[in-house]
Amino acid sequence: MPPPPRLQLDRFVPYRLSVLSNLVSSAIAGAYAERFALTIPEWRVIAALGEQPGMSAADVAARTAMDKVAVSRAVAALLRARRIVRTQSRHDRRRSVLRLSRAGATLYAQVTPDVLEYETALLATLGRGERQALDRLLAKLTRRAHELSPCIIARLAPNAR
Amino acid sequence: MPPPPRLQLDRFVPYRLSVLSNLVSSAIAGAYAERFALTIPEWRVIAALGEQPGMSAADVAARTAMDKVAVSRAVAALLRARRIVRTQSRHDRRRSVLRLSRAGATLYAQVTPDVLEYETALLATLGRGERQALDRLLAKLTRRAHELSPCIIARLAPNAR
DNA sequence: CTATAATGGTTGCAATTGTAACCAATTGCG
DNA sequence: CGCAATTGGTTACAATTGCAACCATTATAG
Repeated sequence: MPPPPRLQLDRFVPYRLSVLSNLVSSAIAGAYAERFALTIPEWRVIAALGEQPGMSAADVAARTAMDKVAVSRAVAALLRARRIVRTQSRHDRRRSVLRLSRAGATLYAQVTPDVLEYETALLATLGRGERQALDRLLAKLTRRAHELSPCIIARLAPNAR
Repeated sequence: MPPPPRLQLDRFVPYRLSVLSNLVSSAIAGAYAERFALTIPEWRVIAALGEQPGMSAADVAARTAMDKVAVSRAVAALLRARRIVRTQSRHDRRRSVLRLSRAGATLYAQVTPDVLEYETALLATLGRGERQALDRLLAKLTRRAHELSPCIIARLAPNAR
């Protein structure tokens, strides 16, 4: 019997990705959570609508890779706080049409520079070539992960409904 | 007044990292969650102890970047399931000494090949140079994120206790 | 030596989250 | 048309999680 393949956490890419992503996300959350009483899902909705106003909740979910329940709850909280406004689509009365309110736009304008600044600081130690490599690697790996995830589930849990 | 800097989610590295990491983590969780009734924190503890037996709960927390409460709960569940065993340190009666049980070691040996295989598949589209670049970028960014996170908190919430 | 601080670990409680079920509106198809 | 299937969105409930407080043990300062 061959020796079992060895798993070393520090060299295991999924683990390293997770650590990095958590570090970065929590640092960024620090840039708005306390100051503006904004949760991570709420900020994601704000960011999506700031970039592209008029989307429905489903659009936001697709855009931000959030669960639709999470979007629904974040939207409810943002409506309560009057940070977004909601109207109904003319053509499909199920679809909502979401936009930042005046207050929401102000918030967006206040938070955006900080998170961009964080990104700049994070990437500051990388050279031009490294940044390009990072961009390319993120794109490739994300595409690959999308291709792979259904396969894994199918192979390992063939009887899942 | 200069135009506000624009935030585009698809080009925003922290956001892309988060999406990628979530995709990868949930794909991997699929490799053991259902088959072995193992949660993500439990698997992390198993992986840490499989790699380096005899660590205390605090060691595991440091090693896996998990919260100590999460480790405590995962350890409790694993003890209940007899997948690990716990003894006490001779020199410091607070510290536990954790090891995989026979069953835990078997589990580890069953899951490890699958997660390694997933990693291999994920990286399969990358060339040799790209893999080196990825390794280097993960290391650099993680180090940088560690440096940065206290600063951000200090700067943006100077009155945090 | 003693008081205080720090560390390892657990528990209680509240907040967050995920899953599934659900309602309403729309689409597709016989 | 009319009925099943789909889509947008919300809600209920359970499971997970995070925070703070806590106990026991060990280290440190005076």
